[in-house]
Amino acid sequence: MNAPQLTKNQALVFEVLEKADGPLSAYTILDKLRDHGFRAPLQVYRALEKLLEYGVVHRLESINSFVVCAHPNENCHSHGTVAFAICESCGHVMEFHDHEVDHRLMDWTRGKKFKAEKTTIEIRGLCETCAA
Amino acid sequence: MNAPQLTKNQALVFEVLEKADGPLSAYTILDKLRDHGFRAPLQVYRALEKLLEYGVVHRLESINSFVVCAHPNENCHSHGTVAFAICESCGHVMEFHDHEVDHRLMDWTRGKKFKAEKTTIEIRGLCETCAA
DNA sequence: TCAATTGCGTAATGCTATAACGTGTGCGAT
DNA sequence: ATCGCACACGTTATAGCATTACGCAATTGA
Repeated sequence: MNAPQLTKNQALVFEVLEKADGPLSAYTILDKLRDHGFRAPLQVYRALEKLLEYGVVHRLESINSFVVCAHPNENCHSHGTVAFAICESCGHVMEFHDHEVDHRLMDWTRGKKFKAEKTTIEIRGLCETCAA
Repeated sequence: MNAPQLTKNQALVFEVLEKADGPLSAYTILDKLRDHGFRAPLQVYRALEKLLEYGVVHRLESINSFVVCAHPNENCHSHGTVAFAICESCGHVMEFHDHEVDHRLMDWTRGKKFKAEKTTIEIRGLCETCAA
């Protein structure tokens, strides 16, 4: 799924996330866009839904937040499962991919005949700076 | 962290989860315990907090639900990271552990000097039965 | 005895997400 | 051309998840 031209709302939401240098909740995004005419959560959620679909934004399940994909131009969906390390102190997020992990998880699902649709890997803790 | 004697509320919540054969949300648990005098979400959340701490219950971040640990008597916290496969059709959850995955993620965090506190691995999809 | 800890109960609130309705616009098929 | 469809959008209301703040009671241990 590649990203077509974004609509106005999608572009606004994306821009806010891009500038944020950290994950944002839908309601935080909403607040940042009130000046641009946003009035309801649904406007944000609808835009996010598409951005997630296009693979340019990721959702962090463990903190109910959203973050731009670390791979600006490539299609993130082709990298296999995305993993995140989330600093609980500064909020910074590192995105990475590990094919060996993917492979192990795929082996397991295959063994169980489980049809995986979406895999979440999120490590919460402290980044180097904050742990020091 | 091993589980001491559970308090009344903790035992009630645990029992409900144990009988459930699938993950339950905190509010579902609350509803099931109204007859036993539960009246507020906090009663459930407080019990869950302890049960999570004792390692006898897990939280599924991606579906905001809770499930009993698949290892009745051992201390789950000693198995390394827990992974879950969650069927989006029937709601059934399989818990598993993969040391190789743990190892790969630990390698990554060590390389980044990231101090991991809690790792979430959740695979959503369809179980063998539901996929057929 | 006093202070600290822990569990509990209640009320209120806050945060996250979706349902249900209707509007307008672009576009292809007839 | 116009009808039907898909899609984005706007608004209101509601559902679902989680925590804050307050106070009380029992337990423990200095």
